[in-house]
Amino acid sequence: MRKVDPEKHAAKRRLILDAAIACFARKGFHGTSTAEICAEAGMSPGNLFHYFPTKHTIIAAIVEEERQETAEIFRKLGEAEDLFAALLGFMDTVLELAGDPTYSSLALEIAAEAMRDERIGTLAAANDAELQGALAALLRGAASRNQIDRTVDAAGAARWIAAIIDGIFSRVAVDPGFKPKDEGAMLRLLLTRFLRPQG
Amino acid sequence: MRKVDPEKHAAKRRLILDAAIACFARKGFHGTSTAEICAEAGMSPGNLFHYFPTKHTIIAAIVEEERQETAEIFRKLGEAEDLFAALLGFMDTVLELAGDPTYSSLALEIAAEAMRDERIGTLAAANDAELQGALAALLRGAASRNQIDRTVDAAGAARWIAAIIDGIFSRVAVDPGFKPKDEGAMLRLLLTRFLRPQG
DNA sequence: TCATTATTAGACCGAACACTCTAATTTCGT
DNA sequence: ACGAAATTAGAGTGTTCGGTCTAATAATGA
Repeated sequence: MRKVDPEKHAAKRRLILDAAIACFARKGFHGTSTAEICAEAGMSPGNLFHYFPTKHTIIAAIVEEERQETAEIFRKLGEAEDLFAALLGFMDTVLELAGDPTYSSLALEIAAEAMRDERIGTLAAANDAELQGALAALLRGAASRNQIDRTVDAAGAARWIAAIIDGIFSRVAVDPGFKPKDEGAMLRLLLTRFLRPQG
Repeated sequence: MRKVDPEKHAAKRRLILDAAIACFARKGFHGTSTAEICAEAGMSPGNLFHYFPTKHTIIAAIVEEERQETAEIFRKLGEAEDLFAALLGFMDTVLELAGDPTYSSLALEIAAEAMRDERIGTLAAANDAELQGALAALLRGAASRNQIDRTVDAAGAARWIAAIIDGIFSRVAVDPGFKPKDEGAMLRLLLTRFLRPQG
């Protein structure tokens, strides 16, 4: 009786996912063929479809992976002392991610696909809810320590910070002069003025 | 000798463009077939391709049309007395546009396509440059009248306002709880705190 | 070793794609 | 009314798509 080796199986899936991410970032979900993913991953279609039954499940797996990554980032953030500084730190990592065109492309692609495909839309909404929840918790903590303005609604502000994050990824696509690395100062100014306790 | 009637010609093009916009918003540029556009416009492929030689030219025409629309909005805005109020008014119309899912879909689709297709990327960058230029001019005017903080760099702030605009359209895709109509107050708060003269 | 199951390759499939072609019809200056 | 140009229809083109199938090979427990 042979059994599946879960480690090898997972490694193969990751290989396919990485290949797919590279292709999708270059050409979009509907612009890349499964054959291209096969070529990038160095395997035959028979092999690829052994690990993912349809192209859609590959896309869904990528969106799901995205969620785990942001959750991971927040896990490290919650323990900070100055929670407003933690927020600014998080936004710095967002700018760093935006510096990677693959990541920006993928973020935009997912948002666009969310409007077309309800299944992806649901996944993306779940990711976003998690992000907003984490941001709101951070803001509530900061407010209770008087690190930010207590009169601002945390959930509402979290929503707009999420909008700014989305906006950063769109910038990369549409504004060739936008260099994420150079924008940290202005972003901090914006957030500080928006959130700091009003004198 | 018969000549082309430019009015009829333009009307036919607009009919096709409107049909294409409806399809693209539903299924994306690469997800809709030319046959679908034909069906939506109620014409044969022979007819459609008489007016647009390729699918790509249809997409490009739509992006170009987008530019003219934003230019038109700004034309009405420049004459205002209170330029910061004019900016807030512009952002209200953005929220209004974001309430139309067709418009939001299209905006996201264009951004995503800009990362993939260099020709669309160039067009989108031109649109964005025009938007940022108009915003920066507005901000400079407001600064010179002390309606906003004079120490903030106009071009830099314009870039981040553009990011927020992009973010609004992404919100619609990814956050089912985001109702553009209800977000005016928080957006005004954000912009006011960011830009108003610091005491 | 051997039976069994996991894994792999790649030829292959029907459907759908963007677009072309030919021919018919409409339009309008004369 | 006539003829040339503009417009239209829709069947047809070669290609590419996502995905299947068959069969060969590799790995493992007994």
